[in-house]
Amino acid sequence: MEQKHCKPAFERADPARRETVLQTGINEFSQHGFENANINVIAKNAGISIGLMYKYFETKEDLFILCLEQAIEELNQVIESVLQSDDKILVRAEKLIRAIQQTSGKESRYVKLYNEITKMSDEDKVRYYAEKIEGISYRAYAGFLERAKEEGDVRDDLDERFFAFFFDSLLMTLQFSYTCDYYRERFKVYCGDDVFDNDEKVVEELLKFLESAFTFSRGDIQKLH
Amino acid sequence: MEQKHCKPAFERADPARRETVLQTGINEFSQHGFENANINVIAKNAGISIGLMYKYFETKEDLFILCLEQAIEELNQVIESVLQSDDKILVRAEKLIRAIQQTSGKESRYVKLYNEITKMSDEDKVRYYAEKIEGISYRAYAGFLERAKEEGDVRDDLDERFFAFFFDSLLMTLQFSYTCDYYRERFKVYCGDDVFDNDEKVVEELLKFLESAFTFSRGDIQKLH
Amino acid sequence: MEQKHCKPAFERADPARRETVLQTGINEFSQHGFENANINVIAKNAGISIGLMYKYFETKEDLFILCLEQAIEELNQVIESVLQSDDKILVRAEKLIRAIQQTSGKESRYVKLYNEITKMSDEDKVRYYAEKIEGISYRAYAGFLERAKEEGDVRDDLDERFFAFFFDSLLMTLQFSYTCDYYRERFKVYCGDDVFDNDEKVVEELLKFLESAFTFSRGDIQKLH
Amino acid sequence: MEQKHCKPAFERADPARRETVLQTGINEFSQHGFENANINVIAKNAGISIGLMYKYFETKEDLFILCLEQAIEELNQVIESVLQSDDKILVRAEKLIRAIQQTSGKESRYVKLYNEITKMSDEDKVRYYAEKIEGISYRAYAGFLERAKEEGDVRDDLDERFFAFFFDSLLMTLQFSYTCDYYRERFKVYCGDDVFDNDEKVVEELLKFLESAFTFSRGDIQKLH
DNA sequence: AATGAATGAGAATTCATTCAT
DNA sequence: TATGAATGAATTCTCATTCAT
Repeated sequence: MEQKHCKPAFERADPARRETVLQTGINEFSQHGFENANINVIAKNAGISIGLMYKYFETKEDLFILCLEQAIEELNQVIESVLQSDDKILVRAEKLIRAIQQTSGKESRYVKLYNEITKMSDEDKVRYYAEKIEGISYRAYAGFLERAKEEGDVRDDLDERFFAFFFDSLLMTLQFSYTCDYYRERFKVYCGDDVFDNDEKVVEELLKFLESAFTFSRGDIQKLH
Repeated sequence: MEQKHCKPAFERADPARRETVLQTGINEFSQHGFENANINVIAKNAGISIGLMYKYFETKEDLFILCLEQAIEELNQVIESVLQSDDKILVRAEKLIRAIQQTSGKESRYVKLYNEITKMSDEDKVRYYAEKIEGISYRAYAGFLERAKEEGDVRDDLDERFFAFFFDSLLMTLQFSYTCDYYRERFKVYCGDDVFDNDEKVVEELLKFLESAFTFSRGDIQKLH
Repeated sequence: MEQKHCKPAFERADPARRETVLQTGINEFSQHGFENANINVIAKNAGISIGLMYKYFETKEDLFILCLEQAIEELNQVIESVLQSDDKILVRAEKLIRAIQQTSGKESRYVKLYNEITKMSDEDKVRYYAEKIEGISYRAYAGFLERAKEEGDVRDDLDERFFAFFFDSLLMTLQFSYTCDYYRERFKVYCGDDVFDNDEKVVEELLKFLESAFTFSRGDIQKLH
Repeated sequence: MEQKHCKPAFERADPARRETVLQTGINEFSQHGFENANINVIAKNAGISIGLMYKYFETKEDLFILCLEQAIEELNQVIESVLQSDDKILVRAEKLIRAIQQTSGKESRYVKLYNEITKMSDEDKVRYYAEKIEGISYRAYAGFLERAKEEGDVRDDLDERFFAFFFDSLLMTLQFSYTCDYYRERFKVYCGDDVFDNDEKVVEELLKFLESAFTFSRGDIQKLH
């Protein structure tokens, strides 16, 4: 792993062209999945010949992986821009939720691509991409969770790693719920056909859920009763 | 939707054969995904001719769907057997978590199949399956959540539907983390390479997280500070 | 090596069909060489679909190899039928030469196929086929050379193995000269544009050459002078 | 035929570059054969652009042919340098055999190229190249055979042309046996796995074979018995 | 009911050659 | 002269599906 996934010719190519190729690839892959995406179609839609496509990429898989990496990078930037200001933890959570709700069509393709690798089973690739992708959000969350703990915004009887895991799991699921067809329907089954008309409600409920999970220790529970 | 996904011949066939065909299908589909599964291979492994396979099923997709329904049914039975006794909510949660951790090879194939439909995008099918599959757990959770609320085991300022959604999201993610390669790696990134050696810790942390989320209302928070 | 080069389906196929497929293959491969032969064309000319072709053979190369083996077998039968009677060595040589001259169109395709493997460079395959093919003629020649030596028809100061090698080299070259375009022209360059009109002359000259090579020892040379 | 096989631009090019291009071509063609050689790779390895390559040569085939001619020329020089001194015929034969045994890596590429045209079937080209290539050795051999006959070193009942043909056939086969993979294995089948460790034996046996073939007439045979 | 031979459209990939710069 | 980006026809191989028996 950790190789380059395009040939030098692609790096030399005009940036606009690179962008077109990757975006076209992301389109196809997110619409049809890896297997059903047709690289000849991608070439045609990107306005280049199939021969040139193969001058740029060794295989269909390499193109897919580069599209994926592009998607990761852009998603990452979204997260970073959301998290950059120095907010309290619940404010950050709220910002993330709202960012997810405003996921544009462009970003939703990235999420679909992400959902696509979820099925990969090649051991090395899976490990490589899991670390690459999940590492980003893990570090982002781990950072502010630790600070929150120090500052007393979060109870101290929790294991930050697990906490980050549960936190991310909820956000990831929400992310899918706003982008992938199946998860959308699942969301509706649970929360009603009109969830998507009621973003505020979603924010509120999730924050409520998180807040108490963040705040209370076992000790508090005993105290309270 | 809501059509039958096999021809009459399959219903007339010997139950043992039906079982073999479906289990073989589940094997292949969960191993290779829908696209890469080969129906001719499934027929061979099931010990019947490809011709007969097409006497049983209109298309490869129909076979897949029937395998999926079989998987759903069996998964459902697992959930029901776990939830049948009349436990308090946290005990139920614990039982579910432990059931997920003990997911056998057989069941893990079902989970992979489930992960597979997650990518479907045919509108009608997606709706049909989301309702079918998610409806099961939704009703299961909704039922006991409501009771828990009535009995005061759960705070009363929450919307049960959302609550069930967050609850299921955490369990679903955990389920994937114990079965699908990518999610396994993600789990390790967050919680350490040895998470899979430490089932108790996982149970404990998740219960801790859930308990406070279940228990405390906003009012409590104000009281506490 | 030493694997089977066709799938079971080919063995089950109708013998007439098998024959057609192999002969069509031999045609194409001998006309265009391995690289330029087109397996889709072979299928079409053999009157079967390309799909079926791949039910019969794993790869284009496997088909080629089976064609080759078929050719070897048939060539071998020609040699054996020529050599079966119990002749003196020069009579055998003469029969072989005449057989080569009468090489039919059918057999000439086999020779071209043989010339084709001559360029192979995959170590294992080369060894396997060299042993398989050359072993046949080697054993055929070695057998009767040994007998000839014992019976005094051939001088005793020679190493039979080398002798067989030189003998076969001359016959092989002659074989090519009667079948492969380039070697035909080479033959004409050396022996005149009309060599092919004068089979008797060829027989006579080669026998003359062989006879003295067979007959005289170094001792004889000294005696003579 | 007898056209030029490069464009004027190639003739105007720097001699060092010409040399590089041809040697690189010879490398590729002898390693992979005509079909599998990649002209874009040849250009890259020769350090020029593919565009320039096509300024130099009309087609891939033309490049091949020029490489071939270069190879012929160099092989020819080897033969000539071996044959230039005024030796008796068996001494010449010995020198040729030893030259073949010492074929360097460079020359072996020429031989492989030669083996490659052996499969050509375009009538005109075949004739042209057969005459060009075989003419060289034919004239070389014919010349000294004639002299040998006049001087009584060779029996007089033979047809020099056929004699030259048989002589060259033996040497050509030996040449292939020292360079082409398949023929190497064939050599081992006939003469033992260790032939290549025993050059002297090879020289001796072939000379023995040739000597008697050269020396004795039918008349001698009758005399002797 | 059951077989499995047969089909052929479709997809990934290669590479000789062209052409704008 | 020199470049190398660009082309696209051609080829191998796969597999869902059909159909004669």
